Formats: sequence, C-alpha cells, structure tokens
Amino acid sequence: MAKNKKHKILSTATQLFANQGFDNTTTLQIAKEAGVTEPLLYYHFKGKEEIFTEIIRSIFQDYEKMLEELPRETETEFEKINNLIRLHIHMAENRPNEGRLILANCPSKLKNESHTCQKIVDRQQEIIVDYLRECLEKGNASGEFDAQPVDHLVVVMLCLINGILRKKLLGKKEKISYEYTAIDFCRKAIVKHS
Amino acid sequence: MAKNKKHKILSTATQLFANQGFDNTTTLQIAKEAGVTEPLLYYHFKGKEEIFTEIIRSIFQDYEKMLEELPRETETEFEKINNLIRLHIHMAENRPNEGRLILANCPSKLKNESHTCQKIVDRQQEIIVDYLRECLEKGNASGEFDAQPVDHLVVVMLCLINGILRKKLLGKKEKISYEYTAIDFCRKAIVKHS
Amino acid sequence: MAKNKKHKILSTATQLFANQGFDNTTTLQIAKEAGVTEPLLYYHFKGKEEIFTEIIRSIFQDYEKMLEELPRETETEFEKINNLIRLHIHMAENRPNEGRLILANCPSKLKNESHTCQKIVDRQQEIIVDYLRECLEKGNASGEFDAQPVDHLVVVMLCLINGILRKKLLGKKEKISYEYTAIDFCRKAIVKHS
Amino acid sequence: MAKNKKHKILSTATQLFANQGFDNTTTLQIAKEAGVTEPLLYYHFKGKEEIFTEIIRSIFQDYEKMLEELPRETETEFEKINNLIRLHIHMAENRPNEGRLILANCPSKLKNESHTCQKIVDRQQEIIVDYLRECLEKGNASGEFDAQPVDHLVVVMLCLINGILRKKLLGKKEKISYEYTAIDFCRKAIVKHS
DNA sequence: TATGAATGAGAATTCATTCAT
DNA sequence: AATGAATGAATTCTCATTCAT
Repeated sequence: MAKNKKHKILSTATQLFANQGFDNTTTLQIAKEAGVTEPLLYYHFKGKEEIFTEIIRSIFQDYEKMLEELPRETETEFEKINNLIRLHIHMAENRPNEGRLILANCPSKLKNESHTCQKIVDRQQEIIVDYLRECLEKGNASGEFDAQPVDHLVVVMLCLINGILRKKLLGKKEKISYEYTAIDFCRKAIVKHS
Repeated sequence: MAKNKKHKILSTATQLFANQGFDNTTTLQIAKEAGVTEPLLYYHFKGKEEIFTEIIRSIFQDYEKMLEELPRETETEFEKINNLIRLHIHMAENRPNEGRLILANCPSKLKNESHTCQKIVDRQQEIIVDYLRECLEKGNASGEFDAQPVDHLVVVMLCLINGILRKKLLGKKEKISYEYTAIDFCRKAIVKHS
Repeated sequence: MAKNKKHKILSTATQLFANQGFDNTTTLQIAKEAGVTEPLLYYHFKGKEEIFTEIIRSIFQDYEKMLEELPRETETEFEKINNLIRLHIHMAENRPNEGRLILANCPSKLKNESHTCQKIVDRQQEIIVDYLRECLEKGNASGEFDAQPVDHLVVVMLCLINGILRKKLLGKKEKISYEYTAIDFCRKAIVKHS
Repeated sequence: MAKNKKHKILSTATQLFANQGFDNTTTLQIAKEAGVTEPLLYYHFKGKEEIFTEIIRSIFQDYEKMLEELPRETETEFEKINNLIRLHIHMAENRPNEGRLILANCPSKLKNESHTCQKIVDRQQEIIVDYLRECLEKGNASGEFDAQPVDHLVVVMLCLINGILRKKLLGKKEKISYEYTAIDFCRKAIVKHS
C-alpha cells in the first residue's frame, strides 16, 4: 500500500509536470489527482522540488539502461547510429510524459548550475556523445564513413536527434512519420557512396 | 519618456522571462529592474500575460521580417537553405534572450491551444515550412537535389535547425563552432554528387 | 525497557524545551532525539502538553524535597537565608536545563490561569514565601535582624534570588562568582550591626 | 493613513507577543486585531521576525533615551541608584507590554547568538553596568558607600532590579508596593552608617 | 510495547492586481 | 503618466495527532 501511494504520487506528478510545467503544478493538485492528501507528499518527499528531482533521476536511470542495452556488436557502424535514433524515437512514442517533462522544465531548472539535475543531465550527454564519437571514429577508420570533423559531426547529429525528439513530443501530432527519412538523411550525409 | 519606459519594461521582461521563465518572474521584479513601479506595468499593459504576448509578437515580427529579407534569387537552391540555417544561427548569437525566452516558455504556454501565441507560432512554422518545401521542390526539379520525400525532408531539416538553435541557446558555451559542419551535413544529404 | 524509553523521552524533552522553548520543539524532534518513534510519545503521554506538565511536576517535586531537607534548626536565622540562596545557586549549577525550561516557557504557559502548572508554581511560591517570612520574623524577634516591613522584604529577597537564578541560567557565562557577594548583600541589609 | 496602519500593526503585535509569546501569535491574528489584511504586514515588514525585531529596536531605543535622561549631577551617589531603580519600576508600570514582551520572548530569541536582538540587548546591559559601576566607584571613593567588590555588587544589584521587574511584570498583581523597601534594602547594603 | 503511513488544521509567505490620488 | 498602499486568492510547507497493524 505504501509503495503504492508513493509511486502514485510520482506518476501523477510526472504527468502534471509534463503537461503544465513544474511551476504551474501545485502540490495540492498532485495530491488530489494522486488520491492522497497533501501532507503525504511531505512524508514521502522533502518537498515539491524533491519530487521533481526523484522523477528526473528515475527517467535518466531508465534512459541509461536503454542505452547500455543497445547492441555493442553490429555489422556496420551506421547500424548503431540507426539504433540510437530509433531508441530516441521509441522513447518519445512510448514515454511521452517523461520526455515532455524534461523538455518543458529543464531549461529553467538547469539555469541553477548547482541543481541536482544538472549533474544527471550532463552525465547523460557525455554518454551519448561518447557513443556517437566511437561510432564515427570506427566508421571512418574502416572506410564505412566519410565523417569529418568527428567532434563537430557528433554535435550536429545530437542536435538532429534532439530536434526530432522535440518535434515529436511538443509538436502537433503529425500524420506522416519522418523517422526513416531522418535516418536516411544521416546515412547520406556520412556513409561513403551511399 | 513614456515610450522609453514602456520599452524598458519590455526589454527587462524579455531578459527575465528568458533567464528565469515566465512563472519565476514576478511583476515586482520586472518593475524594479526596469526602474518603474508596479502599477505602471498595468498602465501600459493589461497584465503580466500581455507583456509576454507583446514580447512574443514583437520577436516573431522581427523574425518574419528577417525571413522576408532573405534573397529570393540565388544561384543554387542550396544557397537558400544555407542562408536559412545561417539566419537562425545568427539569431541565436545576436538575440539570445529572445531565443531562450521562446524555448523556455513556449512549451507550457502552448499547451493552452487558444493562447494568442499559438497562432503566431503556427504561422511562423508555416512560413518556414513553405520556404523549405519550395527550395527542395525547385532543387529536385532542376536536378540540383536528390531530396525525396519532400514533405518528410522538410520536417527533418526543421528539426535539425531547431536542434542547433536549442543547443546554441541552452547548451553550455562550446568552444567549437559546428555551424559549417551542419550546413555541410545537409548538403551531403540532399545535394546530388556533392 | 519501557521505563527506560519513557524516561528517555522526558529527559530529551526537558533538554529541548529548555534550549528551544516548548513551541519551537516538535514532537518529531523529541522522538528522534530520544531514539523512539512519534506514536510512542502518544502511548506514554496524552500529548505534547502532558509531557511538558509531567516535566514541570517532576522538577517541582524535586525542588520541594530539597526545600524540605533544608536544616530546620540553625544557630542564626540568617544561616537559613544563606542556605536558601545557596540551594538556588546549587540548582542553577547542577540542573541548568530544568531551570532554563521554567524561565523560558513559564511566562507564556502561565498566561492561561487554569493551566495545571499554575497550581504547582503557585504552591511553590507560597512555600518559599512562608520559609522566608518565618526566618525574618524570628530574626526580628530575637534581635538578630532589623528587617521591616517583613512582607515587603520577603518579596524583595525573592526577587533577588530569582534575579540571580535568571542571570546564572540565561546570562552569559560569567567568570566571576558573585554568590558570596549576594549573600553578603542580604546580610548587610537585614542583620543588625553587621 | 499609511503611518497609521504600520504603527497599528506594531502596537498590536507588541500586545500579542507580550501576552501570548511570539510563537503563539500568528500573522493572521496580528492582522485581524490591527484591522488590516495579512499581506499588508508583508508590505511593511519583511516578515513576522522583522516585526519582532522592529519592536525590540524601538523598545530599547526608548529605554536608552530614558537612561540618558537620568540626572547626571546628584547630591549623593545613592540618589542615582535610587533613580535607576525607580526608572525600571516606572517602566514596568507604564509600559508593561514592552517589558513582558522581552521577558517572555527573549530567552528563546537570544538562543541564536547571531540574532539582531542579541546586539541590542547586550549593548543595553553594558550601559547599565557602566552606570552602576561608576556610581559605586564614586560612592566608595567619597566615603558614601562601603561597597566592595564593585564588579560583583554591580551584578547583584542588576539581578535585584531584574528580579523586581520580572515580579512586577509577570507576577500576580500585588496589593503591596515593595519598591521603597527594595531601595531601602540596597541602601542598607551599601551606604555607610545607614 | 511499538511503528510506518497518513491526515486535518493551520502557518507564513507570495503574487498579480487594483484603488485612491 | 505615475505611485504608495492595499488586498483576494493561492501556495508551499509544518505539526500534533491518529490509524492499522
């Protein structure tokens, strides 16, 4: 029962933070929609802020696990990039609240450099950057890619992934699905003779 | 003097909304930092919300003008795309507050479908989409591009541009400048024999 | 074990009430510092208020016993006064928490005339007043003192004792010890030819 | 009108803090009894704590002025001591709220060494101590007093004054007035051949 | 005896906004 | 055009206390 309610608070808060933003969500609203009383929030968490942090921590934990589970051995390096893009699209489709929560709230949360979330997000960025860099370098070495300069391209591809994520999460529902086009776009841009 | 103060209110508010978010900025703070008293805000504007709307209107007005001023006649179609990307990077560099304001606040503001900003932003999107589509179609027709399917590619390129904008505006200051790489990335992806 | 915990609660509460005041001490804090859980407080006591009352009762019980143990037969009457002052100084030195608890909390607690503590404190005052009056009257009768009017002097001496207590308990730690001076002060004021 | 309401808030708060203690007085209660709304408290003061500090500042300011106005030139030194005691009794009678406020709240407020009040109260103590010391030393020098050791006696007399103040402010209403007895008590204790 | 979970009642404080001038 | 004073409506958070076990 206990775990139950604590979990309900977190999922309700995730939903609300994603849809209305942290600042526009009141603790009372969280409590009511979670079917508990306000003080219970403060029994389980230090305060509104900690609820937020806890959610972020949990999202990125899952995210990290998904990244770790990506196949390490693939026929081509581009397959890895393909996988990475698909993973993000998959996330946007399957856990839209989590994604929107981050997009909508992190700009302001991350203003404060010392915010707990800062470290979590930074770490995540590094992981993806490393992942991409390794791909590109290997692909370049094997002659699969013609991707220079690596560091810049990593950033550009990251921007593309984030842009797509943002579009899927915040934009209007599109009838068309441009995912394959996006992957193809990348392929043409970096794979030799493609 | 009057125009002066009204303008000061707007520029102060822009700065604050960009850095702290709409919800974390109080009318008192705007007034104080603008060197006026609170009631004056209400003399010039209906309320906090109208200040925000006014800012958005003004930003997009400028933005639209910049888009209109892009050269209509260019040697190649890709040059237009090049120009479009450069224009956005230029904006990010020269008017960072405006950009951040939109990125940080619009997700939550645009939840409310009927919000005045909604229409403004939608219209803008259409303009760019049309611009890009026209480029691609012309380029395809002339044999300059090999860009299919157009509709999807338009979205992908929009995502890339937005992703770069977001990175420049919200990310840490990067020492490297990946703009040319980004443009090159696009070229390889769509220009034939490039 | 049971007695143990109940006692631990009381001693912890005494400490906290003395140092932070009744209102600034939460039941949670008492519980935590006593190494028990909150509901246990309510098993042993009706509520926070009863913990306080219980402490007061216990303090004054000890205090009364000390008063009763003062020697009834002394060479001079002033010796009794000497003893009384010393007893209070001794209390301030040996049981500072108890003293501070009373000084810090009773003013507000005793506003409510019907408070249980009221009766306890009143009774105590009477005991001391009687003790002092008897001394002075006997000393006057025997020619040892020149203390007139007795009723007033009793109050004045009580004030002096309380003032010293307060100083010792709440004041900064003094290097000097003025106790003997205080006793001497009284002697000169009431003992004939001193 | 403005000064009016601000002043009303302060006087109401003084009354309430004196009678119920700081912690047992709510901002709502202050507002209601002062005939204003709660937010007005926050317009005029930073918070509840600042209201308290402001009151303390004002009380001690008045107190200091009264001390300064004591006659510097008197026939005997004891007359100065007489005046000092009378001044305190006068204060207790004419401004009982102020006195009770300090007695009831300062113990807990002054726990926090850095509290603004700390400095104010400390300064006051010094002034009185200096006043008394000068009296005693001059009186000893002129042969009027036989008051040794001066430092200790200063503390003892301070304790007596404080004890009397406390009695008058917190004790039950006494029918008898023991003030003259108190002064006489001091005279006998320190004036030679008295 | 003992506790993890839960709550009703209220506390201080904030804020967008307005009024009277 | 401008402001000092004022407020209604929330908002986050705390706390003594209780319930179910």
